[in-house]
Amino acid sequence: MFTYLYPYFQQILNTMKRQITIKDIAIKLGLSTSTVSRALKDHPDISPKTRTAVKELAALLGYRPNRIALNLRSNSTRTIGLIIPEIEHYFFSAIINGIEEIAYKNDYSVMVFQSNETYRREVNNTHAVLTNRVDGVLVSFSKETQDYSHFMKLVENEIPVVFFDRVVDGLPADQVVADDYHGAFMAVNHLIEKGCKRIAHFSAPQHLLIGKNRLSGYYDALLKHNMPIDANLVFPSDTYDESKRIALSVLKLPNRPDGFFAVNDMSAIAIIKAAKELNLRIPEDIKVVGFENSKSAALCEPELTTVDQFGFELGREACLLLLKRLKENNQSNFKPERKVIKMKLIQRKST
Amino acid sequence: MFTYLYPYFQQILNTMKRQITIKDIAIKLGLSTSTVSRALKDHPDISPKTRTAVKELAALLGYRPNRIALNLRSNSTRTIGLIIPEIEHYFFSAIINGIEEIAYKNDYSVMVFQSNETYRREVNNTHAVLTNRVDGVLVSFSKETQDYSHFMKLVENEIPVVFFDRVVDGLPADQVVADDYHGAFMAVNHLIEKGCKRIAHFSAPQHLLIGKNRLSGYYDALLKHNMPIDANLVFPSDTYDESKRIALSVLKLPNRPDGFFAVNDMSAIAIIKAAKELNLRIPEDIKVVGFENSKSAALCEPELTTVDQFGFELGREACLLLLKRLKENNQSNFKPERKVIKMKLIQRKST
DNA sequence: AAAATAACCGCAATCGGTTGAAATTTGTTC
DNA sequence: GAACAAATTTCAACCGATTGCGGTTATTTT
Repeated sequence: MFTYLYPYFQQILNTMKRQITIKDIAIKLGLSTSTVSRALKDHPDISPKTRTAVKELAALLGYRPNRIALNLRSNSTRTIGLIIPEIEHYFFSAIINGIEEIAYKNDYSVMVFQSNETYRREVNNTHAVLTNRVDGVLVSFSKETQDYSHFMKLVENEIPVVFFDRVVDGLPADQVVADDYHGAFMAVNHLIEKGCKRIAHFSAPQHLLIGKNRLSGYYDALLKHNMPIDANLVFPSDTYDESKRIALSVLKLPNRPDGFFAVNDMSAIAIIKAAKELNLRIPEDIKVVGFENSKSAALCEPELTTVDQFGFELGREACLLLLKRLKENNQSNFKPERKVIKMKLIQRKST
Repeated sequence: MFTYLYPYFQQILNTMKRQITIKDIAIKLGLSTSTVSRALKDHPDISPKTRTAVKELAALLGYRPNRIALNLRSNSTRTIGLIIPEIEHYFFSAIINGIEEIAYKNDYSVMVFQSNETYRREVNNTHAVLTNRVDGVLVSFSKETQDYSHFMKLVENEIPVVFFDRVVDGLPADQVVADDYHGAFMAVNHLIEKGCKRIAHFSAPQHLLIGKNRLSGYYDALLKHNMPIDANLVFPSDTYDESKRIALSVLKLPNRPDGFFAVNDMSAIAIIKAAKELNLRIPEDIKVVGFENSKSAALCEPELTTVDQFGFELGREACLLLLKRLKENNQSNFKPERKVIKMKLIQRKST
């Protein structure tokens, strides 16, 4: 069944050496560990002769410093913790990509913890990052989270926290957010300019800022064009199934909306699917705008007009901000910072 | 701009205490650190009185053991490293989800490293997991990787490795793979039963087993039905853009294929898009089967028939296998294990 | 009352590396 | 060749916890 690229791997496994340490080098050269340590980092006290001797032997033996020992001494791990609702969402995986990119370039490692959109697990995740002694934490709340004391524990333990995308005001931590208000405004404004007279909004939970801000953008775009505001046209729904169900009933109403602004692409696509089932034409009968610019948005039929959230950029910026905090150490007069990522309307066939 | 949920957070920040240690407790109670340590873990030597005293103070002060110190002493980190091509692919994010699930349940943490499909970065990732002293590593190769010595370094350092999805035979490590051969066979068999006479295959790189096995499945399904094999109908292409380009040219040929089996959903959807641009009807004129069962597969038009790879399951199994290896320690007579994940044909409108 | 036995607790080494201060070797000068 | 300075190297403490072993009480046995 197996044909071995490394035929004698059993031999390899038998000769496995434990990781060699600075002590091994010291003994072999008849030096002290301190000398070896200093030699390896070009300390001026060490004579060139011993320095090269140490370095050569280290290279020969394949020495690599034990990061754990360094961690213990320096009380830092060069690791950042990431607490995120669900990895499988395109938006979040794009964010992770951006985070990992920056972390990699700065020689940090990323530990990933999923909350699965539950408060309980999110609390456990904060414990996990604490016991793992990460240097800093990046967080996007779960939908359930309405109490934030578990994050305060991180702050109290001197662990810098940067919240991204799903944030609330009032926590002593930095934020990186998309310009949800403006994105929503652009989306709805676009629908109006395309001739929509009655625009519905499928919204995110209102205890999250992203929910509030997108709703505000929706309202303000209507106001700008002197259009009536109808609270009955706002439906809290941000999943595919829920949105499809709602869309199917809403589209059967006599005065059905002719425009839809959905809080994410999955909801928008659900609306499109529902419309098609009811034999409504898109964009002739109804127009739809999504929010995210996921891969599916470009693939669905008709292609979805949407607002690009630049998840990759958002992840990058969040990580950069965290690294900046890790470099400074005057937490004494900390002022939280907020970084806003600009968004862009991607116009396609659904409007 | 900010309104504070925790209005006096400046005060909180100023009173930040460094993580309290076992020593703090020992001093406060006039005990030695060893006694405190033993008390905390219910060692029989310690009297109930001091034990409860220690535990109460520990709880009061919010003591949590310093994992780094434990790591140093135990020479293990309860961390597993994950080296993966690209997080943004739905299949891989589903796998991470499965891995994290199992790791979480077993109190392990996951460090994620992306190779971005490059050999160079993958080598760097192996260095990163080494310096981070993870207990074990889960790997899916980059497309570029054809030399595997960097992984041998992990094995030599006594770090168990489990390869998943993208594997090669002959490495002294476990494997968890999808049943690519059978999945491909099912897909092509399905196309034939639906009446296709000339079936093209968009394939993965042939140095990866997934590429080879899916191609074999394709061939064997044709053979089973006594259909001719035409090497010109196999196109190495596993990205959206490349597949669209190829599909556009192939579909213009006089003897164009009437069935397509693509190595992943993105390629399959590209073929559908190309067909539509050329005003070909699906499934009447051509039929398409994908491989992955991503979210987009259910959303595209017509909905894509595809083979579900069960990424979540695959991630779970890979992680379980690694944890099993971590528990045993008789690497002396190590025999690599291979776990195969069954796949399932998901029949939809594209065939 | 002396000795044996529990019951409790502390000392010190350890994990692998860093670093200030002390000690040793080497070189220079008179 | 002694005295002193400079160059090199070692000592020992430290980071935070664990643990074998030895030590100190209190309790029981003879």
